[in-house]
Amino acid sequence: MSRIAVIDFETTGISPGMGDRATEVAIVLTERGRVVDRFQSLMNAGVRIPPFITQLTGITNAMVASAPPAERVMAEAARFVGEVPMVAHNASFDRRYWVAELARAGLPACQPFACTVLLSRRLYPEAPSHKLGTLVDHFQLPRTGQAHRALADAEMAHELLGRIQHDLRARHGVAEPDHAFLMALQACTRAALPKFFRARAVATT
DNA sequence: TGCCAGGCCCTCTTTAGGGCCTT
Repeated sequence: MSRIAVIDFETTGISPGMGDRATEVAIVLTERGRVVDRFQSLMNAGVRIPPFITQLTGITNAMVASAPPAERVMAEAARFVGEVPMVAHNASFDRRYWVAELARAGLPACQPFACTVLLSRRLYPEAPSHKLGTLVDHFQLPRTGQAHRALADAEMAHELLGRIQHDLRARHGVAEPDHAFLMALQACTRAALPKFFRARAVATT
């Protein structure tokens, strides 16, 4: 069963190690490229949201004040994901918050993360940039909801992942670009990509 | 109010520096 969970966090800043906390999490659960379930929740971590972040995301202190505690939301998110491998746009960022917030809830984080930034850098060096919104516009992918809200960004990352998997099949003859393949691809240097595809691709003609 | 990190990647590199990407 080829399941992938696409995750996005909204947070109070860029560094959980410096005290920043998550304010919202969204997860789009996919199976063979199709959305089969969604999880989304604001969370109250008991910290103030800087005005810049409210301006960026639209998430206010009042909104998180009435949200469930972060530990409860993360426990629900962990149950929702289970052992399904994950994908995020700039996964090193979301993975740090996934690990940090689960640790605060006393829960392990064992899921592997693939990254659509790394993958798009490998596959689309001609793209004007590798920001999520820019890639969505570049490929004319659908937008749903407000950018910089967790569910809308997770949906966009899912659409980008679908485009990546489509191109791997159509352009590179990869029969099944599953999560394990994505992890191998993102670990490959650009210079080694031709050899990588020759070794792994399955002819589709 | 403004600032912070970390990993990746490129090059005018490798005994380094700076840009990208996330909030």
